[in-house]
Amino acid sequence: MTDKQEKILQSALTLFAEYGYAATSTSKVAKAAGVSEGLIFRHFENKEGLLKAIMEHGREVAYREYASVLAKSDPRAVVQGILELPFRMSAEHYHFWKLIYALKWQTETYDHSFAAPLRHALTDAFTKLDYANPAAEAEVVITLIDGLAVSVLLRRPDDLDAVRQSILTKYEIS
Amino acid sequence: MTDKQEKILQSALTLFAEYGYAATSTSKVAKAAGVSEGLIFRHFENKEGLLKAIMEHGREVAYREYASVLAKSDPRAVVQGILELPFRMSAEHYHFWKLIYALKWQTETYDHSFAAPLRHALTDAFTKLDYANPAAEAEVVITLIDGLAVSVLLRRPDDLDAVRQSILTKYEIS
DNA sequence: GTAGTAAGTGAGTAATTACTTACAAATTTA
DNA sequence: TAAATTTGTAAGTAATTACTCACTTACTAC
Repeated sequence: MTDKQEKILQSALTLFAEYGYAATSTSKVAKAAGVSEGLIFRHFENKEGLLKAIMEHGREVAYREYASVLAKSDPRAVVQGILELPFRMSAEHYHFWKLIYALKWQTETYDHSFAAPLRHALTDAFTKLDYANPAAEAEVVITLIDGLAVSVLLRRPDDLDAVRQSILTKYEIS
Repeated sequence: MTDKQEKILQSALTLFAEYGYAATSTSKVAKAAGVSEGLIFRHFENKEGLLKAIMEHGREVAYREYASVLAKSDPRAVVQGILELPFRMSAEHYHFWKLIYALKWQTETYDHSFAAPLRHALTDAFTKLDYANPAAEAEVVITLIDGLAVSVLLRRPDDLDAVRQSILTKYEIS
């Protein structure tokens, strides 16, 4: 991984997340990265390859973030940990998650794989907690996560902590 | 409103929702509508004007859908009505809502105005229901709605009714 | 130190983009 | 019915698109 290769990935991620994949030309990416346009195609074959590389790297980062949460033995801690993921989102991953959520609406390709491990862990946790319908409850939490991501990534409501509290109360956590 | 004018709007809505605004060219819209490309610019001035026309018409439809729900006097009925909006989404409005949610991530222009009346009615309802933090609780419901919209518009989980039940229970409705 | 490979450039390409313009047909108004 | 306006088209436009190609530069191995 060259310096310029990383610069291309970083610039592309920012531009794709900010303006959308389709609305961002390879020429703009090259300009932002301070690189000749041809280099993008040398390293990533085509525009879609560039996107793929971004997503692959992003998945590794995401799964690493999941790991500590999913490892907990207390099922309540798992649910809490997952519900709090959107609130804990670091600034450095902001663009990546924005891109993920924006791309959902254009391609189904990269969506499922990110939620799958969470859905599985949640079903497991709610089973242990004797919920009547663990699968449905897991789906509700995933739904909440999706809603929270929209909220945090684009709206940033003023009293985010009150929202968090209100949600955790519903699951009898804290 | 000419026949061809309506055909353009309908084709543009479908294509914008399916492939994204930026990825849909005016030439594709014209072809899908069975119309010369120039006619789009005659009627809507430019591509953005076409989008504006779609959104204006969509807002009227949305507000009409809100009306019956927001008019209820029982605050519990208001909360339930709003929470069930995503489940009641008609097939004919599917493309419109998909476009709204997809555009959120590219422009902030058309987002707020659609949620505002709901947020206001919810804060009102939760105040009447003596919730500790009505504004935060309203925010939670909006968050849920956003998540549900993502779910219904792109994932269609198999047991949607169990999800609905599970959510309504948390608000002591049904 | 020279051969081979990888990294990087800049000037191309044909196709597509949003949009214009000159003109014809249909419709409305007088 | 004649004039005026609106609706519609076809063939343009310059700019931008993703991508290629011929080439140079930098690094690695023997």
